[in-house]
Amino acid sequence: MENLAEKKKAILESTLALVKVNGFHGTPMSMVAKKAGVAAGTIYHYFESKDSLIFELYSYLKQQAIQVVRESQKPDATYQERFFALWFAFYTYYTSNPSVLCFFEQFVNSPYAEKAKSIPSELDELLHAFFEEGINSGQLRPVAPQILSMLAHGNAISLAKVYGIGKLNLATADLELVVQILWDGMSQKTSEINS
Amino acid sequence: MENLAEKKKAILESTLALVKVNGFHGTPMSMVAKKAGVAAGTIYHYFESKDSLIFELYSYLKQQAIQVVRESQKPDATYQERFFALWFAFYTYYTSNPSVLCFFEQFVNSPYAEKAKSIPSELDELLHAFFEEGINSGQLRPVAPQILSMLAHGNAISLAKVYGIGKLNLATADLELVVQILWDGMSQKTSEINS
Amino acid sequence: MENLAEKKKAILESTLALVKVNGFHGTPMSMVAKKAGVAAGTIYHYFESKDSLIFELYSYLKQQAIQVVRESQKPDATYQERFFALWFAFYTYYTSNPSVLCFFEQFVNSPYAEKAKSIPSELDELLHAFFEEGINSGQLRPVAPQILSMLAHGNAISLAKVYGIGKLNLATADLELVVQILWDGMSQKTSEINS
Amino acid sequence: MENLAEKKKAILESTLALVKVNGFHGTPMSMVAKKAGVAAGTIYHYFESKDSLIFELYSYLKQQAIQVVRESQKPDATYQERFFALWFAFYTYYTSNPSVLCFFEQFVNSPYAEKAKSIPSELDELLHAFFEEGINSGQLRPVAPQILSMLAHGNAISLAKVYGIGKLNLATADLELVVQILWDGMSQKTSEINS
DNA sequence: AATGAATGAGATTTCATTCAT
DNA sequence: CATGAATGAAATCTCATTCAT
Repeated sequence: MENLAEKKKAILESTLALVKVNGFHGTPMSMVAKKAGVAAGTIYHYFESKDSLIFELYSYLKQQAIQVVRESQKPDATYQERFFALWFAFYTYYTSNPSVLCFFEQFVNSPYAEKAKSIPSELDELLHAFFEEGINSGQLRPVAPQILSMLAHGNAISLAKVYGIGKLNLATADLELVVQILWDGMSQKTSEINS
Repeated sequence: MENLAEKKKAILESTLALVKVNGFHGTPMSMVAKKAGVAAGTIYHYFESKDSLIFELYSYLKQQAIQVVRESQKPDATYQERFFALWFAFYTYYTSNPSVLCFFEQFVNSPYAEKAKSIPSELDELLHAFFEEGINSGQLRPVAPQILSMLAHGNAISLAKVYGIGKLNLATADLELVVQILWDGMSQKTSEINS
Repeated sequence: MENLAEKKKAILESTLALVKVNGFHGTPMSMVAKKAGVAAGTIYHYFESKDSLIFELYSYLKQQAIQVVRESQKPDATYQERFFALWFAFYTYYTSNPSVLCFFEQFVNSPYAEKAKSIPSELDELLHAFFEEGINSGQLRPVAPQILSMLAHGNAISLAKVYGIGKLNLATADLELVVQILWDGMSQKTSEINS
Repeated sequence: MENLAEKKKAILESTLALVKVNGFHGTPMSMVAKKAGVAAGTIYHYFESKDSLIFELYSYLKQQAIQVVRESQKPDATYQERFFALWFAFYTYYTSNPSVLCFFEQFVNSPYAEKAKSIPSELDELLHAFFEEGINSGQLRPVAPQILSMLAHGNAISLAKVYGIGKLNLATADLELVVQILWDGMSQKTSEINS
């Protein structure tokens, strides 16, 4: 059970790839089946319904994202370093996996999200804790952690989208500048200087 | 174009409302017809197809958004004041019209967006010009205007979503703090202080 | 609304004919559509689902049966004459419409019947009243009307089935004998003689 | 044939139970397998197909019914006593095994019955012989044995169904009255009295 | 212009059956 | 013998679109 069954994984990955190109309703189960190399009926051994497949894919990807975020955190780094690492973890994850970003954005803005809201999100809790720590240790302005979390995460997503559009070349220097902007804006130090 | 035919407008507004609740693929034309109080066939007098209806709704809403942004700009205000006004115009528009936000987000992350990309976006141009002005006048850091635009707009959207989730009470003070953070981060002044 | 819409009626009649030959699950909607001369989707304008089609067919046929029974009753006939007329009405209806008999028998023994039980049956009430009258007027033995009703109706059905099997030629004389047997068994007179 | 293999029996009994609740087409093989505690594939070691399973179940139950009827017949009893015993054997069998009654009724009214008609029915022959004996010995009216058989059997089934509906309490006295009605109707004696 | 019944292609889902283990 | 994952044909049902009125 450690590794998802080969076929289940193939189905999830196929769905992810196809939803990016065709959207939810442009991706019939038959198409998923074909791309995954299984029979249409096989999908229903692993997932109760199309909705259930979408939900499980969402959970599956969120776990991946959490993993990525966790791995970015070096315990002996400073808080600011960890903030930068967190931001780049998100950014890199989304730019390397544009279909994941696309899927997430479709999902959270769809009626699916409403139904998934009841499930407590491990990722949200993780981010919440991270920003609370920054506030409590006096390194971040005293703003509600949900807001800071949304700002930082939303910011990484915005940049990843700019990258995805492809019109613009984003050099590492550009990115660092943006994160710096974000950090400067959120950090207590800037706040004090300006006041 | 000033006054859309009554029925056409009813169809657009009905679509908007229904897409928020049901998503694109959960909103059949028959449902739109019923909500708009017209026959199914009537929709096809005003729109070529469902896709065309979606596209026109997108244009229609973008015009609204542009209008809102334009009206927020007082010519005799300082650049920073106009920046704040711009941000609040977006924020207020999205929080007052959650279905618009929801529709936009669904749209831009769907395969529709790909097809709409060719159409030059007046809104994007407007924002681009606004941020270019800030850079040229030395009030904003020299970052690509697309990036600044994405950051500011994305930021307003993020906050509007936090508001939409409803778990959090966002006082005007909170919002001003956030825009301040954003401004501090983007403005040349902060940049100089930190260097 | 007096006459069922042409197409609706065609769908009902086609279903009836096909269920006799193929059974419930041997009669796909596509087959009904073909026989009724309509598109598959059209059925769903008139009926919510296949189950709903079956239920409506059941109601429709029960109304027919009630009509037949009602028409058999001449007000100026004696009770015994009316009993005979009732029995022959059922018998004739079922032998002339073997698919109705077949449908009823499949329906009442299927899980559908369970769901239809809540709906009060006009036919049952009519029969109940008829047999109660016979008991109250002293012409029938004092047995629960439901039982008498079931005996008489079940008896007509049994005979109609014998007819349907076709191995046996049932002359009118045979039938009259059987009804006579039934009447003799149920009537108070015989009861008294034997006691 | 005496002891069916454990598993084969489990499959048959599971099918019987499930068909009562779900009907033929509401009972997939997977459900039978689950209830019987075997794998889906295992069923196909014992039965060629689903149809074959249904047919064998029918035969299996008919053998049971014959057994029950046979055991009810005491050689030293009078004909009338044996008639009563026969009727009660059916009635008791069906009321104690409502799923059997339900299965039989579904089966004989389905397209399965058509295919099973070719197989000579031992039960029919047994009943035929019984009623022929009654006629030949002058105790029953001279009606075709098939008719008498259908009447008596149909009558027991009707009563068992009344019992099954459960709205009515059927005391033994009620039942005896009904059989008496039936006997009075069919017996030569009544016939003579009325003539 | 407006209607809404009708269409039929296509989507989701089921399930009898097979076969490698 | 037994398993149960896998199959894929076929069933139910949806819905964008048309067209006679």
